[in-house]
This record gives sequence, C-alpha cells and structure tokens, in this order.
Amino acid sequence: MIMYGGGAGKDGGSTNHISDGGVVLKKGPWTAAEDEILAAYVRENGEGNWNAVQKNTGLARCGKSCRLRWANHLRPNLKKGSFTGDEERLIIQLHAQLGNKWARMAAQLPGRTDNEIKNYWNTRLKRLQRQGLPLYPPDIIPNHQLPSTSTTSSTTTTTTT
DNA sequence: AATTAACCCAACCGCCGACCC
DNA sequence: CGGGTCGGCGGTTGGGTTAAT
Repeated sequence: MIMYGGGAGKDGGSTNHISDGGVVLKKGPWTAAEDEILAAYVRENGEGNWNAVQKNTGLARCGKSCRLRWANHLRPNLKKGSFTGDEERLIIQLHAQLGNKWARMAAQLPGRTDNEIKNYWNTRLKRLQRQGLPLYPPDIIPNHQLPSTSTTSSTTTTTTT
C-alpha cells in the first residue's frame, strides 16, 4: 500500500507558504488524472497563479508542484527523447559560459527544460569525472569559472536569435 | 542465474528575489 | 517601511531500469 502523505502528514509541502484550507496536499508521482486537471486548468487560465490551481480545481497539489509538473511534462511543444548532438554541444557551450544556470540554458533550448538539462549535465559530469575526462572539449573555454580578472562581467545576455 | 554498479528520470526541498498589500 | 505570499531556481534525493561481471 502506498500512501503519499495521504494521511496525517500535514506538513508535506515543507516550505509551504500559506496554510491550505484544511486540504492535505499530495506529493509523489503524478497520475494521469491529476495531469489532466492541471493541463485543463492551464488551458483555460494560462500559466501562473499556480496556487489558484489547487484553490479552483481542488487538485491536492501545491502550486510549486503544479508549476514543476507543467513545466517539465505537460507543457506543449516539449521535446521528448534524448538530446541531439547539436543540443549536447549547445549545452556544453552554454554551461561553459553561464555555469549552472539551467533556466537560462533551457531558454536557449526550445522544448527542453531546466530539469532535463540539469539531469543531463549532472550525469555527464559524473561520467566524465569517472573517466578522468575534461568537462569541456578543447575547443570550448569556460568563462564562468575564470578568476576574478575582470569583475565587470557581462550580465546582459544578448539573446541573439 | 544472481548480484552489483551505473544511469536516467522524476519529483521534492529549501532558499532567494520580486511583488503586492 | 515592513510583512507576507508567490514564483522560480538550483541542488539533492529516491526509485526504477539496464548492463556488466
């Protein structure tokens, strides 16, 4: 029997901001039914107001959980499957420039999420370290880990394209 | 055929910053 | 000006699956 906080676990959401109206928020894997409720709500109301999802649909999920689910799995145009060689190279380049700025990196990879990129990178990082290989290919020079030679770094991410 | 290690994916947690009241 | 809430980000953990020994 699996019971995801479906009992007395009131504090499930840990850093839950506000108190729910006595509703016990659920956690753990999402079900297809929950996905549909969330997807339908977003279709009607758009993204944002994630806490409103729980308030208006009665879905026993906190706003944070809804946002994450939507962003990583329900959002349309999500690219599924493995990263292409082109995407991999782009990720490496972006990481060399931005560091662990997964959200920014995801913005450069249409259909990909920060979580996916983060998972990919972490796995690759471990693998490369195990094999004693460099994180970046020789033709890529990371900018984010340069010593404090020039403090006035660029914060403006000129997103061309 | 069984056991162990590694890999990948999904989700949660806590923290931070922005925004609104 | 201060307090509170929400949204978002990055880090970390857990579970399941697959491959190798």
